[in-house]
Amino acid sequence: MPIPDHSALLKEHRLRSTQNSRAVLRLFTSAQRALSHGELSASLAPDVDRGTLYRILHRFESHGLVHRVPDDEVSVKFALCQHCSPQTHEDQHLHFKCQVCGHTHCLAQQSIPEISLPGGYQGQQTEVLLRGICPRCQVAD
Amino acid sequence: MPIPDHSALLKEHRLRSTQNSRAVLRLFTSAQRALSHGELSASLAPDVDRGTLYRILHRFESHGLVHRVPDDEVSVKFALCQHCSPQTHEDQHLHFKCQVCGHTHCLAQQSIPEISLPGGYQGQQTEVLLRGICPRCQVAD
DNA sequence: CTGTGTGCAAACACTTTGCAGGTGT
DNA sequence: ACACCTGCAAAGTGTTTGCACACAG
Repeated sequence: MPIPDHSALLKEHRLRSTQNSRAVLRLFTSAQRALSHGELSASLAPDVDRGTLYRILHRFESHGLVHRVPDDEVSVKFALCQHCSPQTHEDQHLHFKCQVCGHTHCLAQQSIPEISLPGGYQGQQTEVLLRGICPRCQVAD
Repeated sequence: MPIPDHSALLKEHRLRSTQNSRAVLRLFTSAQRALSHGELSASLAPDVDRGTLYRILHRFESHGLVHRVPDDEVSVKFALCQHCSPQTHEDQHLHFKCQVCGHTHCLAQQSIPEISLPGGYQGQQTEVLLRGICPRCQVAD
């Protein structure tokens, strides 16, 4: 994969290319996993204000650059959208959360199965969260 | 379904049957959906202390009476375990979150599909969150 | 009686927001 | 120039915890 042009990616999504937004985007592309506000903030502090970081994340989300990943912990996580253009927002997500290291990865390759719903329920989007142990943490056993 | 004997259910799970714990359990069984601390607290206030309610939820969770439901909002939700005994904790969950009313329901009838993981990943549990519109909110359209 | 559960209150963590000033286009 | 973005700081909301007392078994 070529080194992503963060500035161009931001512009594609109708976002301004600022020092902060590029820094946040850089963390997402290098981490390749879902990150919480706290994780991002720890990497960026004290350069980026907490409140500003929340606004950046919301902005990224509303412009289709990242999506929100439900988490069973206190805070929510965000992950870079992989197959979403600003126009066609991919709505099927598959995530793997390692019970050892706590990291959540997007598994873009796996396909999401069809699930039949009871009468009356109208499905729009399927989100799958697999829990288990990631390759790195199995080695550590 | 017979009226659940909350007191007995608590004892099965090695929990004491107190006024508070019965009240919380009553809310879960009557709501039949995932509830957040805030929702429970609103129904119980000012009878049950906030901190106590958090402890009750954690106690219920660790004793296999409720499970934690990942949510994409600020706070976490909890739902009554349906097919879990204190011994055999059922680890497959399917949830439906309505985008209109925001309620999350457990769909116990639907089966969880098998998902093949990339090499190195060891799966332990699958959680599925379907988003869409629930029967009640479709009628309201 | 003994261990568990509770209320109160303080502390901590997470998130949102108003405003004045700075920056990208 | 203008709209957008940022830092600061305050406030709002969610969560945890210590302690003394109350209650269930």
